[in-house]
Amino acid sequence: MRHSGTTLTDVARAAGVSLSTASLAFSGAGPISDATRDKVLAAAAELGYHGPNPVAASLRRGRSGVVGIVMGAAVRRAFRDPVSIQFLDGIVATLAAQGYGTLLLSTPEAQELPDALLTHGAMDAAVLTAGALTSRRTLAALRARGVPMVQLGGTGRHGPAVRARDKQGMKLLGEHLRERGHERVAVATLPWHVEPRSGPVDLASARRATSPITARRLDGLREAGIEPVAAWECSASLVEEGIAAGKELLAARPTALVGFTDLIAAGLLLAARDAGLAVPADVAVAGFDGVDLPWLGEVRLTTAVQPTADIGRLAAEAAVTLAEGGTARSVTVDVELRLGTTT
Amino acid sequence: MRHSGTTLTDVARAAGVSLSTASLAFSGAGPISDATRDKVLAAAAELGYHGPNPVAASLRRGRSGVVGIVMGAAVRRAFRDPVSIQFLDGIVATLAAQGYGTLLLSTPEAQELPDALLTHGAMDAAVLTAGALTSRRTLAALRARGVPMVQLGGTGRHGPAVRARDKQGMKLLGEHLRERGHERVAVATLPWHVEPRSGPVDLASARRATSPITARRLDGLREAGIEPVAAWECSASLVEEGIAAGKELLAARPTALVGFTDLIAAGLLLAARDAGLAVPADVAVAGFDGVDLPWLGEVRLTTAVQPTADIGRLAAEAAVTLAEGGTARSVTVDVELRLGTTT
DNA sequence: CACGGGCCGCGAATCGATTCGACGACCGCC
DNA sequence: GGCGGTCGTCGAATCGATTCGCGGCCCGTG
Repeated sequence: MRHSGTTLTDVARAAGVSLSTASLAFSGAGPISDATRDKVLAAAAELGYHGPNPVAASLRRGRSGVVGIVMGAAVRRAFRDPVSIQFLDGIVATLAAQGYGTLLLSTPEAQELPDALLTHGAMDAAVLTAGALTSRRTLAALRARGVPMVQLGGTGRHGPAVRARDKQGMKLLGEHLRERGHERVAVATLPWHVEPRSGPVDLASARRATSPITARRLDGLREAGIEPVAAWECSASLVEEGIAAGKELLAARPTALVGFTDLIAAGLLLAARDAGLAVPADVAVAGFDGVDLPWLGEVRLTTAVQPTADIGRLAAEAAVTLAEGGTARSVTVDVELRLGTTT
Repeated sequence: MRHSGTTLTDVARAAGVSLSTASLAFSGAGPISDATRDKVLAAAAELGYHGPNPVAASLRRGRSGVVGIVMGAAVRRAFRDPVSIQFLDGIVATLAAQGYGTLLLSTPEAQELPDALLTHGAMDAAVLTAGALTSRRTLAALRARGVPMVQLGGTGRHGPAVRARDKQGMKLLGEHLRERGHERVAVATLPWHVEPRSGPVDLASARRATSPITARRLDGLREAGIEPVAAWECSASLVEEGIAAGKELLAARPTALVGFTDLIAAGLLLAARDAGLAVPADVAVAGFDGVDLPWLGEVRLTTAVQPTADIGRLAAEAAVTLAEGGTARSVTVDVELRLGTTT
């Protein structure tokens, strides 16, 4: 963006027209004769001018054609989790198709650093990702700027939310397990609170999880009439965490293992195999998300499938609507049970 | 970005100072007394003003604090491949740490649509990703705008390139296999040409691959003195492709299978297991990239490890340097052999 | 031939800041 | 007490476009 040299003024001069006419030739917003347009475009080509400076246009228009994705401090985590990647994927693809750019923003670690958002947050709308326990400062800044926000999997407090029916999904899964006659179910959950940790959870005495996803998924199981015989908190959605959880949970002699994500469930499955148990004969395994796990080979995990691509798309569409001055409502999408070979 | 209402002018008026002084209070670039600054900041807080409008600042400064990542038409692909995700991860994290935002750009499918780049490409530098056979128009636009470019894994034709020593990596891998006494090596490659396909490759008659990565990796194997007994082209870096390739390649009775990526190699491994072959006793398997494959369980894949995080970081650093007017040189990073349990 | 209406091109204001030279006040020193 | 030097503040120009109202010209019509 350093001074590219030729500006629209130069082009106008070269074409022998006024600045305003030259602008019209590019934007097409207004009456202009073909002859004049061609003249301007020819002059532009001559000078190597490739269209109006986006920054200047944004300033004047008051819109930048960019939607920000606010990832909080969790950039790295977001890129390691297949589900958030699928969200991102859906968002970026949809935005691109609508002619919008995507600005990835993370709140810097150091609190007092100039927030990137404040420095170059030229966006027409923002998508707040779930993992990001977005800082109050960030939210305040966005709000003050008048940037409309869409929340991914959140509460909808800061704007319309797009989320999956987590509870319903887990309920379906739980009912399925009960139908199969499983009474002793052990769960490997996602983190319960802001500070993630790995370790056992005593369900009888535990306070309700403050992390909404964990709370909702557990609620779903319970609504299906399942009270887990053992629970293990995984600090993240990782196969390794699932393996570790599985090793511990199997001590409770469960007939079914439920992972709060497919990666965790895959870990549970590997742990069960390692322990010499046959799946599903000796122990059933189920997950949540519906991510692709081609490496399980012939085995297909029973899981509650979130339509991740749709969620991303819906979030992007809502963001675009808001960016263009419209209004959008929260959407909750259904989660579907996909029966595999593990239950 | 729709008119947020309060501007720096309002703040200045409320604080009883001039516009220029108010600007100084925020930018800190220039002499200003503490008292005045506090007065301005207080007035700003009062009015709910959260810092200067980034677009206006960008226009004036001539820099936007944003680095674009150009993904060509391959957005979706980029989000499905763990290696490019790791690149992205490294880039985004580094840029964020330096106070830069990251703009994800994809050339739209439809050729004649207004290129997002042209419409809102407010960036100080761009990183061209490898997969993206970036359209000439995009390149021309960037060049004309004077946006400096860094190439990821490219040829360095459009700017400094950051790449891995692919050939050396494959050579190390090949030498390792030869030391182990493997003479019959079969390979599952990445796509050879712009148009990816899945299918057998007749190495004897095949033209050199036009895809640089494929060509360089194959060269590496050959430099190690390995002339594959069979080759299969995979259309993408996917486990499924590797499985399919494995099924076919095993017909040639190889003693070792080399996948051009770890995902492909993982597929080869699964295919070998499926065929009832023990790894590495009956057939050895090796890959390239060094991605995390926790689901292989105890098995660790022998592979040539690219320092993906470093590559991302270096690309981002080069981009920042260029953005700030400096110059950067191409960097080629070493690939390391990591011995696993599969050879 | 005169008048009304389109069509097109032009001027000028504006978006919201940054930045630099100029200027005023205040201090200290001789 | 006067003068030079700082420190801080202010004005004004500028970044590169968009947009809207105005007006000239040409054509058709009465």
